[in-house]
Parts: sequence; structure tokens; C-alpha cells
Amino acid sequence: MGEYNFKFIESKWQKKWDEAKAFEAVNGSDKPKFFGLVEFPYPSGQGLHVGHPRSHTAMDIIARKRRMQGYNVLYPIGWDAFGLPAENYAIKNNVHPAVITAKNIANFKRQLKMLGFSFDWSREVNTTDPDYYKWTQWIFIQLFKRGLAYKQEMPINWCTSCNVGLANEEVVNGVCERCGGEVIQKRQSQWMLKITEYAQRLVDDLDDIDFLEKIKTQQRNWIGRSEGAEVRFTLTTGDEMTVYTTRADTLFGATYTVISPEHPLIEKLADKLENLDEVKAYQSAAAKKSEFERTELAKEKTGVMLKGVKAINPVTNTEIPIFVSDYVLVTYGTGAIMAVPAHDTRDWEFAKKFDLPIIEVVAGGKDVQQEAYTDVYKGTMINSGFLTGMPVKEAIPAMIDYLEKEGLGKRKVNYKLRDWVFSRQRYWGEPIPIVSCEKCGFVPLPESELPLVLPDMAEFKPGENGESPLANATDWINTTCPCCGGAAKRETDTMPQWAGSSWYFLRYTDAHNDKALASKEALDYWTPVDWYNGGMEHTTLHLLYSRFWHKFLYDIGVVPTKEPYQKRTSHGMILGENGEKMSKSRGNVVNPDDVVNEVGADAFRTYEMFLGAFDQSTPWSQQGLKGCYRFLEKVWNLQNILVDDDSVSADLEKSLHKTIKKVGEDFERMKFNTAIAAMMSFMNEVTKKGSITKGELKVFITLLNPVAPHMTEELWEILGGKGLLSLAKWPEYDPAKTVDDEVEIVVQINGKIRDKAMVPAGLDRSGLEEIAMRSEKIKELTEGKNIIKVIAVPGRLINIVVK
RNA sequence: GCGGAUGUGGCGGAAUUGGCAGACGCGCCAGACUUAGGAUCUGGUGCCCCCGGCGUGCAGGUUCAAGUCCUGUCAUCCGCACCA
Repeated sequence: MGEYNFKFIESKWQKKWDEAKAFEAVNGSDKPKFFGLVEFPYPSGQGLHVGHPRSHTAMDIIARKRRMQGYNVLYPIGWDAFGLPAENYAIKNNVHPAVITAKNIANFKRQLKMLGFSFDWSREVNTTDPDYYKWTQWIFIQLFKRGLAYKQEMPINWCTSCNVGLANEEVVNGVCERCGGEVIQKRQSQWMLKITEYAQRLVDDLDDIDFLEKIKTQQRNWIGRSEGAEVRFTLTTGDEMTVYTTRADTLFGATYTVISPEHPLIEKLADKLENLDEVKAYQSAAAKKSEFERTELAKEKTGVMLKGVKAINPVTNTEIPIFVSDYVLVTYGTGAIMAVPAHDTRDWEFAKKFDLPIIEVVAGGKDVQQEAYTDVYKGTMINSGFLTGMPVKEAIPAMIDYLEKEGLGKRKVNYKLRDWVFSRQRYWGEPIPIVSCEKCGFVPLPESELPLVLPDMAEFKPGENGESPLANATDWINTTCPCCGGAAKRETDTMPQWAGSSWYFLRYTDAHNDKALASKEALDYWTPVDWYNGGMEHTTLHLLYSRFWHKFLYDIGVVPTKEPYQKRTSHGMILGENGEKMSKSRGNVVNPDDVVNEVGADAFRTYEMFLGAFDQSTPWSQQGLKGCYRFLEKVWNLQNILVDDDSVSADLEKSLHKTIKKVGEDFERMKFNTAIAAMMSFMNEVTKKGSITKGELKVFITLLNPVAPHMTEELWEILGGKGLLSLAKWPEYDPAKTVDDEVEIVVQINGKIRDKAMVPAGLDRSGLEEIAMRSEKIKELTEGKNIIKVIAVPGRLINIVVK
């Protein structure tokens, strides 16, 4: 027997799998399908970090097991390759981003191959490939044609030092990620996608899919649905303002109103305002505040009262002041609120600062002069006319009914979700396939002209005024209008990185189709994705965006399902050995290349799955890694005690069947650590026994194969197994052989363990009791005492309660 | 502030419905083999005042029985952050 030479074994089997096309999924198969998905990586210059293999190995285990169970498995991979780091690197080093991206992809590919994942490499996709982004552009055009993509002036992040527009991701703690310069808001025309149109469906359809509950919760919170009412206030000038509230019940307690600094009402009332200068000054001060300052100063309320105009509370008919304050957001509701200081913390703070009246309309809290009482579930209405005496929960609909009847307001649902800012003033992204024509406005390219290829440029620094680098590609920009044939200009903004990743999983089903993003047959067969594992950090970005795009594609008949992913799970982070997040600056980064070089891919994979609970963050441990290597080496060395016999021996049969059951079930629940622990236990038992038959070892390495595929494949060959182990049959267990004939039960007195006994497995309560009472130890301890009660739990314990 | 977690030996972590707390691995201790050991093998390893007690962040409660259920409280991490 040779030594455990993982280097030789691993490259040998990787080559064999490639040659045999062992992991290629089949389109047009009549087998049941399984579509397992992991997030395709952004090919960064740093190469793979240890977080990638955690997710990839987990899904690889599931995919390998499914394959052995007879499924037609699609486990694909690709590259989410547009994005800022490549572009920034390109600017700094004067290399084209395409060059650096190709180099990074080659490195990532080498690393992923070295880890032995059972990806179907024949379906590899790359978001920067024109054959791919042709369809990203195609989807954009469909969105545009249906009014879901529109251009609007929006504030963007502007670095005052680099003189350049920044994506949100580039603004860290309110300053420019690259230079640390101050970031302010600058208005610029931007492409937007109407994700808000799908808000309700994005919430509702969560009920039908199998996502981790915390993922659903996070998406629901992000979408932020709230039910309330819009209420119309008449002003003393005869004008009107509409406010949004979820607490219509408190209208009797509204003692002032507030509008946001950007609210159009200010413009409208301009001539009537006695303190217009003061108001204007406040507006411009608010506009100048950076996002950072606004959140920094969140606690301290500021504002200005509009002089010369008041609002009339529609139920009390009292005149109440109108304030302008930046604690009210123009982007939510109507940009105006009615303030009820007695029952809203923010209004209370504002009222205290400006010395405004606080009127209690819900009784049951503490003194509202001391703090706001905001509980919706308790409390009774007071000082509220026809609502007085009602509990809050009834008063809310009662008030809305009244407002609707009187024509003073109406029911209204609002969402926190905003439309998606889809423009980036950047080079390294998909060009937006729209031209702007003076006569025809925005015109989409005809589909026959796709892909609109990103022009090759030597200079891709962003423009002076926050324009995209593409603004310098004059030959490319100037074109003719597809509609009228006149002179027109191309859109110079590109799409964000989220564009290509919003539909990539669909492309895997039919990766080389040049007629459609994928054929109908392929989509019908493969979608939805059965199981998608990825990081929590994408929950309100990629995961939400791609659900939106998928629903849109469903609406226009491109995909057959409402939801893209049937099941979504998430893995915890791997921390540095010191328990901190891995980062270059902390110097605690573990490089997969080094690990594989030292202990091999199989030990690396095993440790990544063993180091802790899959869904939780856990620190890396070099010693722990060694432990997994030792385990594999011991498995390898079982050859030393091999008995040439294809049957399973009587004394290992039960353990083997129990292990099959445990490993299979634990894999499904992503309890990889306990599955591996069970295999370690089995191996320890074999070692203790001193021998293992060929038959037993074959079953055992089949179980281990999804975790450590190379070594088990080599052993399979040594044992004379037929074909590839990776394509062999997953073992089944006999439930009858997973239960012991005899079990140890404990005998307790008053809940404390006093004795143990081996009893037949099926023994009933009275049988157990009899055995317990016969025990010498128990006799002794219960002597002269009063037995009050005996609790017997078959298969577990007997508890004798004495006094 | 809101939302979501998490808290168990020296360490990473186990523990379906409440039913032997500490599986498995690391580390540590002892022994074996060795010229040698950061190799390998064997045995041991929660704590203590050790014939008996005590132990799952802390304080209570329910129960024959609580890591698990209930009430309160503290700590740490993550996400959102003036959303009316």
C-alpha cells in the first residue's frame, strides 16, 4: 500500500472526471432534475478566499449526493466579472479591465478546479462576454418597453476631491472609499428601474418559497410595507396638503404638521410666506448636508415654522402650525406628516424643542409630557370625539372609514422600498442600449443590433462632471436614431454590477443559445433553481433584485415560474484564527492555495465542513485542519486492516446502517459537521475492532465521497469498484438495522442518576419499573422511604420520586 | 431606536418531541515506539472541599425531570437606521 499522496491522487481524479465529462448535466433527460446553485464569484485580484469554498463545498456535497441518488444534476459556475475593482486597478496601472479580468478568471478557475467541485464547466458563463450581456441588454429593453425603466433626475454621491460620481458601494462612512474625500449629493439624470411596482408581490410570494425565515424577515423589513391613510389638510390660504399616517386614530392629537425641505408646497406658498428667506436658508442648508451628516445628526431635530399660513386639523377644526424639517423625508409617503407629539417619539422630541402643545389622545401610558406613548396594542382613546373609549386597534379603521366617508382622506399602503438606481457613470459595465434623439426622445436599440458592444478605449477615467468615461468615445456615441433616422446620441452610463447577476442562473440552463437567453424547453425543465446557497449580505441586494427581474420575465412569458429560487440557505463567515474578520490589513487571511499545498483539497474541504455549524460564523484553526487531515489519512490506512470479503460483518452492520442514515440526513439539513463526526466515530469503531471488510469499506467511502471525493475515488479503484465512485449508487439503510436490540437506560431517584442498566430495546413501562426495583443500589437508596411516583420513559429512563 | 441572531469545558462545537450535558475534533496529561519528535500508536481529560456535590451568561418560575418551556435581565455580533 502506498502513502496517502494527495497531490498525485487529486490531480489524477480531476483529470479523469474531466475526460469522462462526469459532471455535465443533460438537457432533454427524463431523469428527475436537481438544480443546485451557488453565487458565481466576482473574480478579484486576490483570488479565492476561504469563504468561497464553504458555500461551494456545501452545495457540492448536496449535488454529488443527488447525482448518486439518480438525479440529473445541474451544478454550474460562472463569473460575475463587471465591476469597480477591475476598473480601478485598470485606471491605476493603465491596463485594460478586460485584460485584468481575464487574468483573474484564469486564476479563479485554476483554484476552483484544484478543489474538485463537481461543476458543469461546459456551461460556464461570464457577464462581460458580449454573447452573455446581449441578453442582459435585451432584458433591459423589455423593461424599458413596458415602462419599468425610466430616466429621472436623482441625487448621486459626488466625491468633491476626485470630482467624480460614486456608486453607493464606494461611499464608506460618508467619505470616498478611494481618497477619503468628502462626499456630497449632486443631482444627475439617472436610469431607474421600477422595482416598487413589484413590492407587494415580492412580499406576498415569500409565503410560497422555502427561504430561511431570517432571510424572509430581512426582505420584508427592507420592502417595509405599511398600512395607513392619507389625510387632506386645508390651509388658511385655501391651499391643500396631504399627509401620510399609520396612526389615523391619533388625528385629534395632531398639533402641528411638518413637510420635508424638498416639498413642492414651499414653492407654491412662496408669496404668502412672511419668512421666505429663513425657509430658503433652511432648505439650502439641508441640501448641503451629506448623507453622513444627516444620519450623524439624526437625534438633534431642526426646523423652521412657515409664517403666514396654518393648516386646519380636519377633525378639530383648529389652526395648527406648519413646519419644514429634514426629519421628514421627501421620498416616503407624501413628504408631509401630521405630528402627534403625545404618541410619536420623533414628534415628541420636536415638540419639546419648539415648545409645541402635546395633547394626549390615547390613555394608558405614562405622562405624555414626559415621554411619548406609542403602543398600538394597548391603550384607549380619549379626547377624541367619536373615537373616545375605543381601543387603538379599533380606532384606526374607524377613523379611516370616517375620513373616507367625509372625503377627507383614504386608505393607503406605503413601502420603504425605493426604485432601483440603475445607472453607473463607469466604463466597466454593460452599455445601456438606448439612444437619445431630439425628436423621438429615448429610443431602445432594435433587438437585431444587440449586443451593443462596449467600445474598446485606452482611457477610461470618469469624466469631469461625473459623466461616464464613455462620454469620451465620441465615434461610438454619435449614431442615428433607430426610429427617425436622424442624428442621435447613445446613452453613456453603464449598468450596475447587479444587472448581470439578476438572471445568470437562467443562462446556465442553455448557456450557448444565440436565439434566446435560454430555450423554452430548457427553462421549463430546469427552473426554478431547487436550492440556492449564498451569503446573507446579498439578501436585500442581489437576492431581491433577481426576484424582481424573474417576476418581470414571468409576466412577459419568458420564464415558467413566479419565483427563481425554491429554496435559499445561507452560510456563516469564516473568521481569522484570532476570531476577527479576515482581512489583509489584519494579516489573518488564509490562502486556499497554501492549504491545498499543505494538506490537499480533500482535507481542506473536510475541514471547511467540519469546523463549525454551517450557518454560523466560526474562526479558522490550523490545528483543526490538521485533525481533518489525520482523519483522511486514517481512512486511507484502513487498507492495512482490510479483509478481502465483499459482505458486511455482523458486528459492524448496525453501526454502518446508523452511519448511512445519519450522514444522509445531516447532509440534507446542512449539518455537515455532525455528519463528518458520525463518519469519524464509525472509523474509530473500525480501528478498535482491528479489521474492515471490502464490502464495509466500499459503503463507508461512498458516504465520504461527497466530502472528500478524490481520496475515496482512489480507494474505490483500489478496491476494484466499477466505474467512477462519483457516479456510483448512494447507499440505502435498512431502518430495522439502525435500532439496537439492547439499550442502556438510567435509573434516577428524584431526578438524580443513581444507576444504569442494559435492557431489551422494546421493554415497556412496567418491565422497566421491575428492573429498576430489582437493582441493589436502588433498593438500598429507597429503603425506608416513601415512593410517591415512578416515571418510566421506554428506551430512556426511569425516575423514582421518593420522600 | 427597530429587526435578526448568539451566549455550553482550556478552544471549535454536539445534544429531533423537555428525558444520561459535553458526541466529534483540537489542545493538554500519562505511557509505548524512537538517536530524535511539532511523527505515529494506546489510555486519560467539565469543575470541586471527590464514598459526595456543583455545573449550559445572570436572576427567578413551571415540571418527577429544563441547555431545551415561561418571565425578567446582562453581554456580544450582524443588518437597518428620523420610513410617520
